[in-house]
Amino acid sequence: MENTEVDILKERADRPSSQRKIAKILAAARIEFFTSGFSGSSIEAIAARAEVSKVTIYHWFKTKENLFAEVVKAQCRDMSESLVGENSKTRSLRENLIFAAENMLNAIMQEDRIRFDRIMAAEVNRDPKVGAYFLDNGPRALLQNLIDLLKISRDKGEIQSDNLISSAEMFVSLVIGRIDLFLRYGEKIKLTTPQKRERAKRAVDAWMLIHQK
Amino acid sequence: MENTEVDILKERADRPSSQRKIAKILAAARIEFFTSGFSGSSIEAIAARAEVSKVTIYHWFKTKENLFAEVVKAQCRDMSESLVGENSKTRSLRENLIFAAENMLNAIMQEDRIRFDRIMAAEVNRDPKVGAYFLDNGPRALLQNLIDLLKISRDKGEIQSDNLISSAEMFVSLVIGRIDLFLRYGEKIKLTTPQKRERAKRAVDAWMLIHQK
DNA sequence: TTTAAATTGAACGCGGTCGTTCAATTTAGT
DNA sequence: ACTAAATTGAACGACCGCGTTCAATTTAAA
Repeated sequence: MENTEVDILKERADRPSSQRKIAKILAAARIEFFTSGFSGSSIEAIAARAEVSKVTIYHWFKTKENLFAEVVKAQCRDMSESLVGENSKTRSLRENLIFAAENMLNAIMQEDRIRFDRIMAAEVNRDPKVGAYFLDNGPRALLQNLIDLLKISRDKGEIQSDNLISSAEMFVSLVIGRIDLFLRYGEKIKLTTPQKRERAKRAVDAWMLIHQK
Repeated sequence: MENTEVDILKERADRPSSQRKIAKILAAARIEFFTSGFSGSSIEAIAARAEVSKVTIYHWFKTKENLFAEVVKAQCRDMSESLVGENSKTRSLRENLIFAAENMLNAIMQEDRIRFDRIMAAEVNRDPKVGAYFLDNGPRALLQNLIDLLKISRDKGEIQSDNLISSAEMFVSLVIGRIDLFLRYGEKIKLTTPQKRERAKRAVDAWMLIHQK
């Protein structure tokens, strides 16, 4: 997951038609890879879905592994929005936590995200770097955002915590619970917006009970 | 995951040599499947690892999918020990919860289990039944055991909970946290026995704080 | 010992996949 | 219009994998 080789290629692809095709390839590859996995997907199927010649794929992405890595990178980019929120200073901690909790619930219940979770872990055996890349840009980033948020409140004396890392992890755990597990294994869980809010509040209440002074 | 076709075949395999070979095939298949996934594994590689002819595999297991299903069934059987404990009545709730928490931590940190988690979800797309089968025999069974345990304490008035399902889920979430996620994506987390005990106690304390009367 | 089941290696058919080559065509920037 | 890059289809080579067939051998139950 290191290099920027393909990005360089993409820069050279001034032509809009090329950029359009590259985008279509990446979109098609995302669907194929996140449905059938790496070895279960074929370049020809991706080419067909992208309505593009197989040679074109090999032109822009040298190899299947490279294409896969680019898809992962793109997906990680899409997922890396802050779930905690920016304007956190104007709101109370409780409001901020509920906001973050609802965001997290929305994020993990997206079909795209579920399919991503299904496939990615399986590829760790083939290439551990994709696992580390995802962890850094996904869960670890979220945890850090939360820690930053909690630190402010602790310094203000609003909450009690001798271990912000553990506190942040507890929060995420209480919010998500086992939902992601069941989703990953095919359980059809659907929460309406009020249900998500209810769950978010329940998690925040529990967490604040643990961390009250 | 329904049938018992192969089990019937296994019963017919009176000969110890056959049983030994079937066991070796299953063991080899487990390693291959849980390392390279379904489509990434080849029957020939499994045969080689099991030191068995390819024809023998096709003799006992009609197809690759069938073999995979048998491996999953066997793994689920191995994982289905009660983590909560049987002699729960002689101990306090707190002791029981700590015991369960340590068991859970030990379980999810086994290499076998991690590899299983890496691969299984990816196969849900190919065959949703394996996902449902695992959920029923794994997480759902554990949750039910916990609920039974909690119900006793609630009826005795030791704890407060208006939703035992949610309470049990919270407990599991607090214990496991994000450990399984990081393990699945290749992070090398090692906890010594005291560290596990420390984490278990921390989770139980938090949970009991939420559920005190 | 008789006999039926189990096991083996080798080969086969069939289909699929990765990645390449090449000549021909289309595209778009200058 | 010129030109260089992009795209395409078709074919290819090399390999792999599933599942089958078959004749020959080993095993072990009765």
